[in-house]
Amino acid sequence: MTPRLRVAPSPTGLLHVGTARAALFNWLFARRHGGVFIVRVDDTDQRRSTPEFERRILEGLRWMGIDWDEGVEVGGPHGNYRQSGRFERYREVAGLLVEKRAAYRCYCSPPELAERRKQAQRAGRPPGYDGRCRSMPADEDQRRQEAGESHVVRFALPRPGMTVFTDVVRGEVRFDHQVIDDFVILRSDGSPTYHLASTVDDVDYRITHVARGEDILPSTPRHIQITRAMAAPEPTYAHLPLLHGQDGGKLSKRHGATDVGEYRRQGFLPEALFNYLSLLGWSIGPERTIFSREEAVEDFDLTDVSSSPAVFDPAKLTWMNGEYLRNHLSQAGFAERARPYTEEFLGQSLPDEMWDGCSEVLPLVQERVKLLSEVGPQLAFLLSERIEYDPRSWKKVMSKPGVDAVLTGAIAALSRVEDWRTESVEQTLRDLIAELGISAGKGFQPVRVAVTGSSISPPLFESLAALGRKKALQRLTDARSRISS
RNA sequence: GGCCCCGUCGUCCAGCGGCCUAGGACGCCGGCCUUUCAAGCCGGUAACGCGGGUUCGAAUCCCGUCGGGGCUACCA
Repeated sequence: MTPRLRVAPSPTGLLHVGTARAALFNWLFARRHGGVFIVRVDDTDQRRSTPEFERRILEGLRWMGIDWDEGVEVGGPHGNYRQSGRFERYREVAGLLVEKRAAYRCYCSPPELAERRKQAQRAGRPPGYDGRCRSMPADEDQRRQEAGESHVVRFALPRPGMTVFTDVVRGEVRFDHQVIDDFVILRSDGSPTYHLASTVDDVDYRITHVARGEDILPSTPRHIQITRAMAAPEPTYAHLPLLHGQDGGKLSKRHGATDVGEYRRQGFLPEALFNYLSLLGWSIGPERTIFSREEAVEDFDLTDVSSSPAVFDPAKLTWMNGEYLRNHLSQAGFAERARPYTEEFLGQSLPDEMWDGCSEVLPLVQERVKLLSEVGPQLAFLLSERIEYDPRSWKKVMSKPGVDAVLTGAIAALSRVEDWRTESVEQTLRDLIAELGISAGKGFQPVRVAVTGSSISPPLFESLAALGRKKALQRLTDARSRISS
């Protein structure tokens, strides 16, 4: 049987890295086993769902290199793959379940429920629904329904009972029905709850493997019971370990960026995020950290997924991104990816000839950045007419004695250079410090700050060469006059 | 509180009864290289939560305990 997997984000927020990781594992499994990967949008919560969130979630998935064979936007045999378009179907199933007495109408009002919950808690009983309407005589139910009384539909969990299933990552798991109440499947406004909609979709779409976060492990017996009541085959479940923040809690905004788009904006490569996320709860094998999508597909299996939670570590992601930037991207590839970030930083689009003017220093920048967003700041001295002096650099380097002489010497020497190239500039400046009898550090740092505005920059001679003689001399002159004033 | 899940360096992962005086990666610390910053190279730091079993032998199996997390809605 062809495996069919899905990820079902709710468009009530941006693409969370936890959702992205779940999507990734489902995708990897589907690709590994020649299965079908589906993206479905769980938008039953119409209050909080928006098309904009949906758009950005799908964009994020695509950006990460996760594609889908069936689902929202790409289509397939099951409509538009949005739950909002299937309410009739959910109501139909709920009706069927009521007919089979696997579900029942409940007329208890929210205030009543709240009151009874409070009482139960005080008395030390479980706070869930007490099942009052489950035993309502048929004629009363009919009368109240016909009278148009507000009601929900609850699932009638088999009692006494127990749901036992084998989770791929956790082994056998069992839940006694005593601790699960008769949960709502259809709200009073006729909309389905997550439990119903998700289960019906998994059944209708013939999902074979449900891999999702461990946070819904306690809901799984409900889904299994609905599935059984529908007389449908049960999918295999795999509950993925949760992603935690540094403080050990479920990963959330307070731990920093949680949405994939934010990582994109910060200049992470999708390949790096993909690689990093796949390593959270899974391993491709001993001694391997960096690997391609294809290699992951070749090796992945849900049975190898670990069952303990993983802390999301931005520092390691950042390291890995640097690794990808310098070792897994050609110079041209790097230039192409860096350009939009650089333009964003400068607040303007760059003419080709200007961007091409960076071609010599760009490879040097490539080996020293960890994020694409760092490229702009490193290149600003080349791309902006005016430079801004970093105050700390200025103070550290330019306020030292002898700087004036160095700059004066550099101006004089460099203005005599006819053939303005990296090598000639280097030779000239090396001759200069020899002549002045000063160290490289003492001689080169003032020139660096004068020309780039910062004590941290790409290599000096290449930078000077790329800047051009005229601009270089101009900046040295400007800096010198700034010192004396 | 109840139910469920989890427990190897600070973090991610390897280990699935002897190959472990526990391995790799990130981080951190030190050194080399060096015009800055990186990168690179070399070295170091650091863990099987605890207590009982089972076994000739346990990080690996069992039980307990402690600790962490999740769920406990007409959210998903």
